[in-house]
Amino acid sequence: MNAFERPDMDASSFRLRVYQIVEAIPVGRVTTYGAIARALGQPRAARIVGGALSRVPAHLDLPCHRVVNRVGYLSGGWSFGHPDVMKTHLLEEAVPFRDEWHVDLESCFWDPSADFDSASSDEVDDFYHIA
DNA sequence: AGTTTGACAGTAT
DNA sequence: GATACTGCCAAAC
Repeated sequence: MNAFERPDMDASSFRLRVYQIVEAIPVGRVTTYGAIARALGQPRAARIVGGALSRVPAHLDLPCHRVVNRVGYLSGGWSFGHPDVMKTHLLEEAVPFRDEWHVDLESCFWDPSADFDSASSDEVDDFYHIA
């Protein structure tokens, strides 16, 4: 299911491109608002990414819990009612945490631009030893 | 059509 | 590190 195929949405909107990337985030990995913005060629639009994720159409069923801010904090958790909900999802995917509310970006960060450019997904998966 | 608003990020302290 | 302050820009009002 690709967000661009939704007939009920405006394919020219920035939001839609954000959704396309979010759906591509591998299980057990996370990315940041800024990384997504850079992958879209707009390094300054990190806030827009957050704005887009705050109103994701429910039917798209995106893994939006895999998006954290640049220090690994679960800033989006409050939209789930409480960050603890988001944390639970991540723990189920074996995403490593540094402390109560920060994921360990060093080991599970996923760069959208790297995947969308040249790097073959096989090489990336091998590098991170994805099962 | 002008203003306000963020699930952010960079810099400075 | 942790705050505080400032730029950012599409969207919602």
